[in-house]
Amino acid sequence: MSSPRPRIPEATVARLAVYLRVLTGLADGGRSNVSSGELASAAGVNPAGLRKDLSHLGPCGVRGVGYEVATLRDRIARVLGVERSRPCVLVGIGNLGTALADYAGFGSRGFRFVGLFDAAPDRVGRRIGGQPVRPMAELDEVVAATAATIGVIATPADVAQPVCDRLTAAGVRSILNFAPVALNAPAGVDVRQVDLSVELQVLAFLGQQRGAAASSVEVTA
Amino acid sequence: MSSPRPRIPEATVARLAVYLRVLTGLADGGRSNVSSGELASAAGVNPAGLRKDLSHLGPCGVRGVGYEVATLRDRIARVLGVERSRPCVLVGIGNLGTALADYAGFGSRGFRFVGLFDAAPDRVGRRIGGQPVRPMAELDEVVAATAATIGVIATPADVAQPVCDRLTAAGVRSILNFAPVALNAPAGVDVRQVDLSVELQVLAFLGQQRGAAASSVEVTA
DNA sequence: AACCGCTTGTGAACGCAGGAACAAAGTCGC
DNA sequence: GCGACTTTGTTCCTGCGTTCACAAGCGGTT
Repeated sequence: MSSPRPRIPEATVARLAVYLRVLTGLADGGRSNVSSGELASAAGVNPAGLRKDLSHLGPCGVRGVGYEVATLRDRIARVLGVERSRPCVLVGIGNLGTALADYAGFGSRGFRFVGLFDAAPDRVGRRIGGQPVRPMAELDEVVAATAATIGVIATPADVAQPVCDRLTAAGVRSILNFAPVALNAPAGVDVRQVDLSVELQVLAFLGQQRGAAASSVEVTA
Repeated sequence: MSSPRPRIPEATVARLAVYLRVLTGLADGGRSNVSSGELASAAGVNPAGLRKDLSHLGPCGVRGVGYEVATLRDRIARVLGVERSRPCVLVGIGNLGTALADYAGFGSRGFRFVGLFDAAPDRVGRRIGGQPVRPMAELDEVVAATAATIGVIATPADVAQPVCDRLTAAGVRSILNFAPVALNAPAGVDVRQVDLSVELQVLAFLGQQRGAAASSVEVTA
């Protein structure tokens, strides 16, 4: 293969996902060209940084003109590996799990849930977004049949680790964990952690710091 | 004031929130002491980094022994500004908003929702977690009455910006945004963005990269 | 009372991300 | 056809975050 694969930094990958979303919106709106400045503004980043991010994909713009929306969108989608829809399984169909299963943003961005699982018998059989909630016993079978490589955990914290073990045993290679615990996964399995309350706590800290700074100004004044 | 306030890095603040969660769990389990190694393992970080994070709070451990769980927990809570419960308002009571309003993790970590708002008339009046969904018209009144400084946006993307404007106009100073758009907020207002599908796309990229690496090994082998 | 082992706290080096400035390149106008 | 303008791609640099490694300090033991 001639693919250079120049090791794209993870921070850049996360931003590429944002650019992809903006570009998709622009394409749907009929736009065909866009400049780095406009794209950066819509994505909330610095124009120079955006160009540096895109430079990891090789030259994909035209100097003096900008970027072609559809071309850039497709290129980013291919780099991110979402040019084809990827099958995912979701474990834990509580409030959050239901919201995730119903979230249209996943489907429009290259992900589809091919299996919803829960351990509670009274949740099994309910239909969410046109799909039935299945018992955990069917997990291996579904993962094998659909070749799903991504698993999402939206269970309570105390069962997240066993669920992680079952997912990896079934063949899942990437896990997105919403439970507030650090997961232990075998080597070769990527785990990403999303803790909703951590973000709130960072906000609380920034807000308190701002308040303290204001009052210290009063004191020093 | 004698508080030095040595400018804690934001990355450290985010990890402090994780340490706080782990410490709360340890305290509930009856543990009184913990070492940096054990704490780091439970939080999924490097022990040296954890000690450096804690060093921003001043000396709070005992050499040769470790950290006292309850003391450290209280100190981190005070630094983060969550030693008292903070009032928050939530706008957008769809699937995700309902999940957030019901999420017990917020309440146990120093946040309480004092107002749930939605623009859709058929959602107004429903009760979620013991609270009624209110019409947007009551937003200013509730923010003023409760002195809420934190707002959470869980609306569709196309109304997130106007909702942000209304929140800031009502006096909210910190915003947690789940809608997939970059918000424009006035100076002095902190905005944090959580895009659930970005995390999935990073996973997809890592998975694809791993697959490509494996096949290139085949080729070179 | 002195020693030894364990753990914290800190200092230094490394690597990475972010921002600004500059050169290359293509287009539009004349 | 030529020049000027616009915008990309790149390079340098500064600052931050992370990691490793060591010195300092405390408890337990003899």
